[in-house]
Amino acid sequence: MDVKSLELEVNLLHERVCSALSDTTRIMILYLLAERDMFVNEIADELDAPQSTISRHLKVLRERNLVSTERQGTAVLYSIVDRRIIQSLDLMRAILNDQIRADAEITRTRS
Amino acid sequence: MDVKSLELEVNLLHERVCSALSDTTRIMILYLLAERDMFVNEIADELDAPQSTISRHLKVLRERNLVSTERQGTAVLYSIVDRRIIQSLDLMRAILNDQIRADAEITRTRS
DNA sequence: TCCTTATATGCGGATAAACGAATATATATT
DNA sequence: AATATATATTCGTTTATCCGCATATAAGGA
Repeated sequence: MDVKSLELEVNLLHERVCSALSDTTRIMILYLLAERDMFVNEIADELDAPQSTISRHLKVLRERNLVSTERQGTAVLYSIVDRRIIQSLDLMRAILNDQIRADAEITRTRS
Repeated sequence: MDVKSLELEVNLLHERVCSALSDTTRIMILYLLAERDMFVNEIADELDAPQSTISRHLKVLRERNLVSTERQGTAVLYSIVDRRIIQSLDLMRAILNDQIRADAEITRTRS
């Protein structure tokens, strides 16, 4: 794949997926929804954040098709669309944990 | 895992990994380095970007231990540290491609 | 219809991130 | 020491993003 084609695809990747992960609260929302479907105010309670903040983050995730909604009366239930986004985050967590382990090892053996 | 512990880990995850992926140019750099180790000005040439821009992005990746360096004379060779970052990006690309395919299918069958 | 609950959004302000030009630093060569 | 090459950093500016308050919208119940 040449650089120009890759650039087109990476632009989309960034716009539609990666940019959604560039905020701690949005990552937290994804992990909460990985456990179970939740209503907006349930998420806001769990994360101890204003409802408007959570709604705004949910909008970002919704626009990118990372979460879907189902209205139930006056409430809206959110859920994960594609669990591979969690796999992807977990891979990064694994990288991070290995980094931390390696750092600790360096500190330990430097005596 | 309780929400507080998860929050601590997710903060680190965001700071040290995800935030590195929140820019198209940095993602491009990672994909270029996935192909082969490269010098700064090789990357700048490939991406048709000013050298200062590339250096600054490389600094972000370096600070997060996602790339490593080896000086060769006056030049510095950059390489990927942990290829799982590419796996993680590829997973997101797969999600994106399935989204696009699904959108196309909806458009096709709406006749 | 009026009120309540749940969610979404408009707004202004604050913060952070990106940019390229210019300059500084580091290494190698003469 | 002087010069050349490669990379890193400083600077001021621009652009994007996040925040919470206040308000708007949507659905259900009295």
